[in-house]
Amino acid sequence: MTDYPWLRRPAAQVDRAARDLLGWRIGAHGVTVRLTEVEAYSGLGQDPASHAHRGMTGRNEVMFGPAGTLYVYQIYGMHFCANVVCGEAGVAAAVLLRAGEVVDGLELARSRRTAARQDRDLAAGPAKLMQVLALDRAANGTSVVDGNGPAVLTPPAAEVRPGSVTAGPRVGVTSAHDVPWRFWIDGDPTVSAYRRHTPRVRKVP
DNA sequence: TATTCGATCCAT
DNA sequence: TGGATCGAATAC
Repeated sequence: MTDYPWLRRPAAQVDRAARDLLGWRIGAHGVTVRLTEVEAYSGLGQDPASHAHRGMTGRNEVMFGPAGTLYVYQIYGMHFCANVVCGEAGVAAAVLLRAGEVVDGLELARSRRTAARQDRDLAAGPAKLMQVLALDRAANGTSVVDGNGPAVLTPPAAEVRPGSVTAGPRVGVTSAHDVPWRFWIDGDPTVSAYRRHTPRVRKVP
């Protein structure tokens, strides 16, 4: 029986759940990735960067479901990103899976990410991670803990020491730059590059 | 119904 | 630094 410490965290501790997830391995469609970078999002009305900040919509519905569910959304019309839902059902809280190291199915991963120059780039970003695992919108709402979904989470092979984890601002968010809810394994080469959100120019009539 | 723009990635 | 590309969210 697998123990899932992050599964038991209340929504108010979604940042702790995010740290708990570092080092865990997510496997899907023949490829396994060790998580090296994650971001926490809260929907308690105090996190304007969260998709659930303004309440439930058709897109973010599964964020309000039980912990251990995947929340998959499409972005820029061509990419998919995945969150692991955390906290009590009825309260939106989730952890975005930002980056990882391919630890199994390397050849398959390379064939799915031909743009990657080095193996460390295979899953060095939330959409790259999804591409390597061959996951898309069909995975939305499925569980990573009940064994019935396309993706499965398994515990770390080696313990991630708290001292080896660093926190910083979340990537690309349009607000709440000051909230240090991005967590990564210090010095890991697969951690994605930090990009501050650049506001888009608007036409003036 | 119309318009806006994004929790990104890649080539330039 | 800009373009791809499309649907959810929001404005009208």
